[in-house]
Amino acid sequence: MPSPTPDTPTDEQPSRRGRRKEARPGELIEAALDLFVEKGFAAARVEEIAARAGVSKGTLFLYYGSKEELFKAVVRHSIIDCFAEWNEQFEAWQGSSAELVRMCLNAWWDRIGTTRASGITKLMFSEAQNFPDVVAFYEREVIAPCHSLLRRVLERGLARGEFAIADIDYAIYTLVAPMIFLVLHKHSLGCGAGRMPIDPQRYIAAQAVTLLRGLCVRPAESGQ
Amino acid sequence: MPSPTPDTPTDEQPSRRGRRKEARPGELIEAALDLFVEKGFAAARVEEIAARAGVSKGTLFLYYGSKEELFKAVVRHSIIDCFAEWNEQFEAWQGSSAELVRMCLNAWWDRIGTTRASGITKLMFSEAQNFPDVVAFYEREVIAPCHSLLRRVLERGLARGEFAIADIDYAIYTLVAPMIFLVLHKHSLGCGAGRMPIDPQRYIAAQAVTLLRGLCVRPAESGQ
Amino acid sequence: MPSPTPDTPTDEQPSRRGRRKEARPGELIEAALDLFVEKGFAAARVEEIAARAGVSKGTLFLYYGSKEELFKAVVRHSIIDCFAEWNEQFEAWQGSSAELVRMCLNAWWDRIGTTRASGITKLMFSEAQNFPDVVAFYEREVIAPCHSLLRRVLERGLARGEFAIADIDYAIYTLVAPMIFLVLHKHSLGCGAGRMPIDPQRYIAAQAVTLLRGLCVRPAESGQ
Amino acid sequence: MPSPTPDTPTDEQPSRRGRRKEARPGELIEAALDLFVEKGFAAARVEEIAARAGVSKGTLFLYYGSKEELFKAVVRHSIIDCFAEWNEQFEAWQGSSAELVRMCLNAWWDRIGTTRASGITKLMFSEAQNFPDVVAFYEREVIAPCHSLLRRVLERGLARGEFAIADIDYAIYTLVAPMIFLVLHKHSLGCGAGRMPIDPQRYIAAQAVTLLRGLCVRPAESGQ
DNA sequence: GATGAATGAGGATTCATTCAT
DNA sequence: CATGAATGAATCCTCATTCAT
Repeated sequence: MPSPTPDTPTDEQPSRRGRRKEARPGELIEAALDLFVEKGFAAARVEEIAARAGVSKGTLFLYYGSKEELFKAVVRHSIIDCFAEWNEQFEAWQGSSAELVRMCLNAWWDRIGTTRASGITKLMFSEAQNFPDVVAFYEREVIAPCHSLLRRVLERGLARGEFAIADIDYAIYTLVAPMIFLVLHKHSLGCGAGRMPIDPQRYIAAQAVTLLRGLCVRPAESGQ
Repeated sequence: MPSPTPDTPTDEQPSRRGRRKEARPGELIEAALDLFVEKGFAAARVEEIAARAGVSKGTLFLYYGSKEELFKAVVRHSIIDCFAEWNEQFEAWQGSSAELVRMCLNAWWDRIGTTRASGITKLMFSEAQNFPDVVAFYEREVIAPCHSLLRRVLERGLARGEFAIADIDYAIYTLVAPMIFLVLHKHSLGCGAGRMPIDPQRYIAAQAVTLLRGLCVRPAESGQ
Repeated sequence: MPSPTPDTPTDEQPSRRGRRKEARPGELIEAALDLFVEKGFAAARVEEIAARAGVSKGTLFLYYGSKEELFKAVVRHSIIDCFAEWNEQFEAWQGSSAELVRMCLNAWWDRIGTTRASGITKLMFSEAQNFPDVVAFYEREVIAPCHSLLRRVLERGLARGEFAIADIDYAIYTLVAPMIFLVLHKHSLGCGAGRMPIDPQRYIAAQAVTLLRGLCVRPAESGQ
Repeated sequence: MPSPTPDTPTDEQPSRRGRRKEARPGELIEAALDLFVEKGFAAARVEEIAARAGVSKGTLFLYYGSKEELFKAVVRHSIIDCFAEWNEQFEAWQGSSAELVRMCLNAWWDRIGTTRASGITKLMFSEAQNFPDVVAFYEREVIAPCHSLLRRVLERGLARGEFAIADIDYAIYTLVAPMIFLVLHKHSLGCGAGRMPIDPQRYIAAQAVTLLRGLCVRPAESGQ
């Protein structure tokens, strides 16, 4: 790079003390996600979000024009796009479909449930009515790919004679509901002032046992 | 004018004749529940609640000292105490435990899911962090009795050799999670601007099939 | 009136202490007019307007949804509609057209210049660029009728052989400009921290002398 | 690249070549004058002023310590000091006083009315109450010299038997008012969203005709 | 009791000003 | 010098709550 200018304006060094334009959006998103999930959109105060991100009120509005715009950015940028990876894992999967299902449930928890991004799920359920267009985005980017993947998992089990499923459309919810419940619980009844925690591993194990016994054809039961 | 109410100014619905003050608290609770569920506690405005209940803003505060007190009253009075009845039904149950489980799921939907009271579930998940003491009340009055009943249902199946359950504490969630998901969905993604509805009957049927196949010991499978 | 109710809700007694819904809008308009004229739209603070009207900040927004809406109401309700009356006076006028012009200038000052409403003129000149639609309203309701009347005054003088006017369209400004200047001066350089006052009577007299000598045909000059 | 300026990043107008810091203050003054006139002091944003001057917000404060200081500098540097020149022209004037008046009106328009400096007049009328000390400066530097000159013009006409004037102090406003009105109109009702324009030449001609007929003694009328 | 006008603390948003780079 | 990210005081506006009628 022969450029003599010592300060390249396009790629900022993230280590600079105080002024970190590059890092701010992400920090704000994280702080906002935390507080929106914790208190809900309306009850979360922008000043508190800014404070948690380590900046002042005004700085927040430098990056996001309004609280609502921030909210939308939170949803847009906090959703974890792991479906490409999951699809690959699905394609490459050699084992039984029961193991595939078990892998999916565990991966769901490990890659979403344990991360900050899991709060988005609660946000969607809590604020759906107040942000219909955000829900539409979420449906397109998260729900649809997720259902699509799960459908293929179930179809694989069917095709290989492993699963016995009557209503495949709604059988998808058989996998979805337990995980959504777990994530929602984690962000509501399961936290706060020392409330009713659920042990995720034990929960998933219990669900998987029943679920797979329920899905698999009889000979397969010995396989568990 | 035989109407005994002296204040029926101009724009009163004639169908709600002679509405008197004894009915007010209940009407306010209903209106508040609707709006809290729809928009969340913070975003719901007391003026709108009062208007939906057909009274003025001032009147609301005559019955409930504050918005928060109203919220607590909503939770307190909108929870349906059907556990006494369910316990009786459980005691008197003569059929199989699988049928008992199926009855429970259907009753859950019929007596809670389809009623306005189902909103309380969403409220608990959405507002748990903002109202820890309300959650404590809800835990005591609803969650605990519910889990207790479901535990007895599962234990009955175990005792009678109908069910095969390893972890009974977490097996309860096997019944809870699908129903909570259904109810939460109904009040969030499932409603509003034409969003992803779930057919409850079909949903419950699909869940029940898998669930009971999963819970029951092998010979019981022919019972489905 | 056989009505037994002591408080007729439609027509409020203006004497009631504290709650005077009927009087509020007018009081707010007056206070707002004063402050908008004094400081301009942007520099006037709604809290100060409310305080000057003797109410709190919140009350202002009970009557006018926003500062801008208040501004528009100020213009709409503070313009003095004296053109009907002036037109009548014009129709009934028996004297010379020179006297008619002199009467118009004096009436302008007496009925507009000395009143609070004269501030609207300053507002229009100061804020025209920020409120184009308000200007359009003002043009329609004030400027057009005013010009129309003055044109008829000048045409009367022409028709009666009293005035000698080449360009009647712009001769109107001959009457308009001095009065607008006087009013604008009164609300800006003429007031405040003891600034350059102009004696209205003397100003109008001096303008009228020159103006009428300038407008009248030569023989008329002796008439002054 | 022979350009000596090291900072000509990307979006610089190539026509304004080699803009250097000496030019900055003037460019800022021009930009500020435009925006103050257009929107008023309070509604004009320093960022927009800086942008219009082609510099950053921070740079503006390098030259002017505050928005108010900038405003004062705008007034101080944008007033056109043409009175020395006008006084010379007055001293050297050989023609009739009527022609002298006509020359004054036209010069006013040509040298002030058509220039950016005319906005100062609007600023003074709009912001007088908010900046009393600026008004005092303006009075001393502009209004007083202007009135002084006009007084001498009128006195010349009187002394030469050309004018007939009763109240010379207020006769000055006979010349001032039409020009101030024209300038104020140009910057408010006369511009913006296609509003009521006035043709300056025609306006001045019409005013001059009437004015001079009004000021001149009878024999002078043939001189027009 | 019921009303709804009035209140004012609270929260979102703006923007002049600062200052590290 | 110039920049523009950051600040926070100031301001508009909301809405739960009060209270005179």
